[in-house]
Amino acid sequence: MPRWILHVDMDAFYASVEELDHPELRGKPVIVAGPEPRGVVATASYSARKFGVRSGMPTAQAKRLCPQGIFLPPRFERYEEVAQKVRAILREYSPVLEPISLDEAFLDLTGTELLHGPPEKVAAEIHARIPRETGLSCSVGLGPNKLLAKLASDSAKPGGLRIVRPEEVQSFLDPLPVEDLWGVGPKTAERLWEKGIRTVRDLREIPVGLLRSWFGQKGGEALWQLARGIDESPVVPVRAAKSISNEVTYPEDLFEREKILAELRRLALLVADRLREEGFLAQTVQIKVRFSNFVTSTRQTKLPAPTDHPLILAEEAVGLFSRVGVPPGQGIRLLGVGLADLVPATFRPIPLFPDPKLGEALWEVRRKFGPDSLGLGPTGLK
DNA sequence: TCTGGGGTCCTAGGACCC
DNA sequence: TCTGGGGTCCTAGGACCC
Repeated sequence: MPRWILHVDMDAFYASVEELDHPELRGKPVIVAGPEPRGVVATASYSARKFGVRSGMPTAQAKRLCPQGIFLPPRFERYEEVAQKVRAILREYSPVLEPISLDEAFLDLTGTELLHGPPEKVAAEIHARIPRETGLSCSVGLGPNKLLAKLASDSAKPGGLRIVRPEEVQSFLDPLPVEDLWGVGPKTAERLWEKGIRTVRDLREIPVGLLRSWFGQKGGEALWQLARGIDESPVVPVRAAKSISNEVTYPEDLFEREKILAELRRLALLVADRLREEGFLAQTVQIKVRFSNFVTSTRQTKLPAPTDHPLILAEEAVGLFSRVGVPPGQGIRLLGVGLADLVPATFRPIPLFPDPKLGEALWEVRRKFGPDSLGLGPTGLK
């Protein structure tokens, strides 16, 4: 059955929300960015983009390009509020809404025609309502699948509406550069360019067998389908989290082992809090370590049973660090702790540790006598 | 110019088992 | 006496997305 998928992309979202809340900033080069020395730009207003400022660029570089820029720290709670307003508008037209981030969402309009009229009309209505009701500009794309809807809204930026009908798919795609395709990042683009493939039309001429030999079975197939605008992936309203993590880049590199371990404990307790708030247990603990030279190592371990016990998670994280070889002379610029293999806490397979003192005692014993002295078995303490 | 933070998915190699 | 083949699990790294 043919589908109609809509993609909404809020223009320069964080910067636009700042301009909405501070009207005196309107039209100025507003740049929402993390602090120097190691922060990067989250969003630059179109006025700032004229100076060459882009998302992901170091804040220090943005300041050199645009010294008169108005640099603001992000206020995610506020952006979340506005995002909820936009989502509420979208939900009026279909329950099948998939938020991609605060500023982007897919909406499946297939089969909503009897209720709301033709999808083309709905797209125009949404495109008009969002600025009217939120004060913010958005770009809207409508197409037969997510890939086309997304590319359509990209081509309409900023502030436009673009509809790609099934019969227009190939003529719409063909002139686009390959790096515009979803899943073609810098590395893949580079490899394609080396082979003389620059546009989707070029890519479409390559036999699938050759693509498979270059990019592997899955990668090759994916490129072959992308070039033809084929994308069967569904709009998924609620995605269960598969992992959660907290990581920090430090303003100055860390060198002292005690400081590093203390940070790992702190980060572990932060993710553990989120784990518990969201009602999950985790069975895998991961750490991430980035050295001064930007080389990154990860280590992970699978626990005998899922848990949300902060002390267990913290000590696992600390233990993993001993398996990381820090190259001589290298400091540490980033540390991260992640939790994966999440299961809902309602299926808690073992007795809870309700008493923090028990957690303390457990931790003490493990610290003194080693990780084998006392741990978690499938049915509790062992 | 030195490169955030939060995620997802894929690959490849080794261990282990039958 | 140097000899297999498949399946699954686990780990580390990498590409990619917003």
